[in-house]
Amino acid sequence: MKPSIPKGTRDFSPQEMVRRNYIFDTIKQVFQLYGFLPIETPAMENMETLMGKYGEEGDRLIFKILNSGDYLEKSKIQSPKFEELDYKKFTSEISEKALRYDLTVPFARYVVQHQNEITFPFKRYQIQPVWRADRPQKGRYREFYQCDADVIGSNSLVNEVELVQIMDEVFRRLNIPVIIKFNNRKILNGIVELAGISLDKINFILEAIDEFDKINRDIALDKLIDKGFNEEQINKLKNILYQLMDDVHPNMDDLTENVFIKALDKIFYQKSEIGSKGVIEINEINKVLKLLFGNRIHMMSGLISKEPSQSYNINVKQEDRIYLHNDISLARGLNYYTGSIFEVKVDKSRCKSEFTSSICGGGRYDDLTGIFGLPNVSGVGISFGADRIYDVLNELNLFPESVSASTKLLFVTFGETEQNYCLPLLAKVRKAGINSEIYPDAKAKMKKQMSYADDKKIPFVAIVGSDEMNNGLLSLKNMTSGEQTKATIDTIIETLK
RNA sequence: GUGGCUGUAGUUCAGUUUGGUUAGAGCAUCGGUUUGUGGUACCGAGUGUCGUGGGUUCGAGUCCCAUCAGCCACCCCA
Repeated sequence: MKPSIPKGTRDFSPQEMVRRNYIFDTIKQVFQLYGFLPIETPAMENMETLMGKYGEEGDRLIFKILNSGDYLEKSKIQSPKFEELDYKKFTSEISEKALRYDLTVPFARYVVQHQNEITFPFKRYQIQPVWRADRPQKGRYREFYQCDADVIGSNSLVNEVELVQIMDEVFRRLNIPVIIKFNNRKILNGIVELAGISLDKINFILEAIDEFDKINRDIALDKLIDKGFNEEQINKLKNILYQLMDDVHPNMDDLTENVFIKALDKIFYQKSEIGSKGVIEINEINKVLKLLFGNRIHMMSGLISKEPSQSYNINVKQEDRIYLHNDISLARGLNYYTGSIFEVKVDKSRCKSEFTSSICGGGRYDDLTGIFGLPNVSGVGISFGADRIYDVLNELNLFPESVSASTKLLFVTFGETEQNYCLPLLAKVRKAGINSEIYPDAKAKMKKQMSYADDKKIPFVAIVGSDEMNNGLLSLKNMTSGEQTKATIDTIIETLK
């Protein structure tokens, strides 16, 4: 049998794991810096916990786990003709568990289940794999890690601002230039409402908006006729959207006077309550961001990202800027989002990346716990895609050199006597906190031992033969420079510390 | 769920157009040059049901059909 692993899954070798841990550690440190504490939940959840939370598409992509035992025997479905079988019904008969699809829904379940032990607002982070039965492709895996931070039990928009800070901080530490986009579901709902379109058709509108940068916007919107929209609805949409695209420009001198936001406000004023509410929210977030970051903010706004314009203070160095985009076309995120929505993308204008998928996303969900029996608890969170971040860091060559070396010192010996002499010394080195090891096969040739050090990128080798044992001076070789000196074990410890 | 591309050694690929004896190369691995010195150099070695099944043919890695797997794009998403 030829060994292999399922499509869309990967093995991680030591070098990759060291690098992955660098990402996890960076994210974890920032989460903790902002007061989030870790939890973990099981890889599998009950089927009904997951089903119906991610939309129709999501349900299809959930990995189902087959019941153990003779499920045909246990199934209550009685001898239906094969053609008449409803696969959904049948699935629920033979499968009661599924692999988690994201970390947010299991978290909501956790919160409801442990509500009496939890102090609200509850800030948790969670770094675990999730599974999706999607067709794998570039940047898309069937098993991948999400790194989530959520605040539940607080309506304050300060949470949103803190999450923006976290996104900025994480990517700043990782040296990835990004644009943080945010929008509000209520604004989208408002636009749809004003056009007299029912909410469940919102996805068609968003698809059309998405096409604006590919094809003529008139054509994109006129195509909506085929989806069952009437001319009046389409004209209203055009009216609203074109106004937002053509008449406004961001004004960063005073974010609270953001012309784009004002235009939105005017559109919704006394016409759409939900839309107005969305504008108030996004404006409030902008205001607090302005308070925190001042003229470091480089704000873009509009339907599709326009030229950055002079909307930032030229005295602020590029690396200090935080690139934000009030992107009204942003609708990403799962079905359960009700307010703010976030998405982070690599800023291709500041690096040569080919990566177009989002590397972080999130939003506010007002009633996810309600489904599990705890209503009126609002939560907001973000999720970093560790695997995609890995791909970006790899592509841009941004992994620090030091993360690939872990062992600092290797003892090379010529036989059992030397090995026995070294073992206590090795223990001493380790006690000093220096990662070190000894080549286990005492009779191995020197070349073999040296190659081992070389392969593992171990920077120092202590060579011990009879000379060294006699006078207590070990030969310490610097593997990078090739230099070799004689030193006592204590001096070596001091050098490597 | 829809569409496109690709399956040959551990790995990356050549060979397929135009069927012809024993299927090649780089890298990696292992051994040696060198029994106290790695990363360089030189020498040597091993490895393949040519994805699988069937068909055409005197003859198939090569042509035809089916099937499986992988990659990429759409949809959607981290």
